[in-house]
Amino acid sequence: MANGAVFQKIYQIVKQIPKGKVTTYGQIALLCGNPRMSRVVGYALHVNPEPGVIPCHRVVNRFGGLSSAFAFGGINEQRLLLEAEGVYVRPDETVDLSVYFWAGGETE
DNA sequence: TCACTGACTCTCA
DNA sequence: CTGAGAGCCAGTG
Repeated sequence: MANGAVFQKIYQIVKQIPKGKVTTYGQIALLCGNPRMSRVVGYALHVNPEPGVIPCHRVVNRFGGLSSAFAFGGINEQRLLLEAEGVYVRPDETVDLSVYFWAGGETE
């Protein structure tokens, strides 16, 4: 039952996202080794075993749009957290990936 | 063990 | 150009 080898990897990557930066599910999936794992990435954050430790609010879809089902308290909290870190979030709950996109590896 | 679900992504009409 | 559908992987029931 799900040792969560991939999940653990996803969690580790998400925790490596520097403050004021965001990344996409597809990017995380790519870092895990499979670009098609994007769905699994979302599911991994969905279970979110350690909220507060795993900055799910820094994870968005490929368009930069925030997720609908958030584990911290709601899309509203996610937007506030991003703005608090210096990330400008549009009224549509979308961030500028051209500025805040994190490719991974380059932690602060 | 098998089948279904899912916070995504891509391609075709 | 816009909309809808199928595909993919891993985890849970």
